[in-house]
Amino acid sequence: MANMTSHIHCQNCSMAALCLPYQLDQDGMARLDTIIQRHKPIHKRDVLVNAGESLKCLYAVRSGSLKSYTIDDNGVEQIIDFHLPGDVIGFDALANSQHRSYTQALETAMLCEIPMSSLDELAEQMPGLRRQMWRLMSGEIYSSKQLLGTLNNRSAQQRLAHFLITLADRFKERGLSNRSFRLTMTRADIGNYLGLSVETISRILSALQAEGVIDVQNKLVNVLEPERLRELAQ
Amino acid sequence: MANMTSHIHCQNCSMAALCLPYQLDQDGMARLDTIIQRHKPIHKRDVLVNAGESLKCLYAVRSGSLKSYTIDDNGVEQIIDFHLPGDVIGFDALANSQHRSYTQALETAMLCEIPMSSLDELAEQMPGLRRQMWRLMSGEIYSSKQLLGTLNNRSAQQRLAHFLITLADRFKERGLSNRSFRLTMTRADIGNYLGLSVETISRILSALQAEGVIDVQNKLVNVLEPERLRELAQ
DNA sequence: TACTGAATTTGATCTGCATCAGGAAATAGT
DNA sequence: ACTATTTCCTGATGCAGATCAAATTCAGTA
Repeated sequence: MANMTSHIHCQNCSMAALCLPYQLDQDGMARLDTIIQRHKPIHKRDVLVNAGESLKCLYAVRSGSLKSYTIDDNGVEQIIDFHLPGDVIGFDALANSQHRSYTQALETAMLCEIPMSSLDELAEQMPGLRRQMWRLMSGEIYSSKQLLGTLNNRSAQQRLAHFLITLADRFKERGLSNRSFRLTMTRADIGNYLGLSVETISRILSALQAEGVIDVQNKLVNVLEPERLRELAQ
Repeated sequence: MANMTSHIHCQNCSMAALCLPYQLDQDGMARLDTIIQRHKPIHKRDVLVNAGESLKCLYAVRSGSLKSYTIDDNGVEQIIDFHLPGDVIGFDALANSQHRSYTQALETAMLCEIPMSSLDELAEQMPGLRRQMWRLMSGEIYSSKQLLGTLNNRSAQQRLAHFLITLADRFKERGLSNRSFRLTMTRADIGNYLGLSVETISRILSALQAEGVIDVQNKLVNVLEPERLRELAQ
C-alpha cells in the first residue's frame, strides 16, 4: 500500500548523520533503507511501545518528539528519556529482547521501523553499521551516566540550566535553532525527569526570565544569554 | 612471557556466563580466548584507565572490584559505576574511541584485556559474540536508567536500601552469598554514587542495624532481614 | 464562542538531608 | 609495635526544595 511518505529514504533523510546510516556508503544506505518500514504518523499521547512487549524492531525518530518512562511498583511514572529526530529508540530492550519502558509521543511524530532480525543480518555483513550500533549504544550509556552526575550533586537551578543547555545543543545538532525552541514536554515531565517538583521548575523558569537569561512564553523558550545559562549549569 | 595466570582461559572461567563468552560454543570461546591478554594483578588505588585515553581495549573483571568516575569542571569526583567480576569495562568509550571516565581498583583485582581491533573482527565472524556485546551494552543502558529512577524520587534510606539489594543480587549472580558480603568501597564512595553525604550513609547504616535489618561491622555487611530491606527499597 | 479539564504560576509552610564540628576507630606505613 | 592518616560515627544547626493550597491561564472540544 502506498502512503504519503513513501518517497522518504535514508539516502535523502536529513537525520541520517545522527542515525543508523552514519558513515555508510551509498550502497550501504540503500541496503539499510530496504529493511526499514515507514508508516503513518503517530499522534500526541499515542503509545509507541509498552514495557514488557517483546522486541520486534527499533524505531528511529524522523520528526516530532517522544518520551520514554517506566512505571514503578507504586504506579509512579519515571521519565528516563526524551527523544528527538535522529534518535533511535529501543536499545535498552536488546538485553532480554523485551522493552523495558513505555514510549509515548509528545506531539505528532513520524517514525522509521527497523526490524531486529533484518538488522542483525545486515550488521553481520556491514562493519560500518555494526560500529554505528556500538557508537549509538555507547553514547547512550555515556549520556545517562553523565546525567547521574548532574542529578547527584547539583542544585535545582543547575539541573534545569543543564537540561535547557543539553536540549539546545541537541536542537543545534539537528540543524535547528539553539536559541529559540519549543518545549514539547510539560513542566511536570521536566520535573519528573530531573527529580524536581513541578512548582520548582515553574519557579526557576520564572527566576531565569526575571534575570533576563531566558524568555519563556508558555512552551516557547528564547535563550537570551546562552553564556550565563551555561555558567549556571556549571 | 609466562605468568602465573596463564592457565586461566575463558573455557574454564567461572565468570564466563556473565561476560563476553556467554552462549558461545567451545570453538567460539577458544577463539575469543586467543585474543585476550591476561596480566599481573593491579592493586588497590591503581588507576586502570584515565578519562581521555584513546580506547585500545575493553577490560573484563576476573576478580576484585573497581570504581569508575568522572571529574567535573570543579574537580569534583562523581562515581558512576562499581565493577564486580564478570563485568566488562569500557563500553562508554566506544562512541568516540576515547575513555570517558577514570577506573580505579578498590582492592587487588585481576583483569582480562580485550583488544578492540581483534574484538571487532571476531564480532564480524561470530553472531553470538555480536549479540552478547549488544546484550551487555543494552543491560548497561537499562541499569543506568533504572538508577536514575532510584535517585530521582526516593529518600536517602530507600536509595541505600536499593544499593544494598542491588549489590547483594549481583553477588548472588556471581555465586557468592547475598546475605553476607564485604563493601570494598568507602562510605564516601557510596554517598557519592547515591548523591548523599557520607554522614547520611553512616547514619542510615546505623539506623538499619538498630532496627535489626542488617548487621554492619566496618566493611562487612550481614543482611538479617532481606525482605524488610527489599521493602525499604520499595 | 463558550465550556471544561489540564497545565502553570505564585504563595506559605514544613522537613529531610547537607553542612559544620568533634571525636573514635580502623588502616597503612615505618 | 607505634604513629600518622584516613575512614567512620554522632550531634547540632540551617536551608533548599517538597508539599499543601489556591488562583490563573491554556488547550481541546462541542
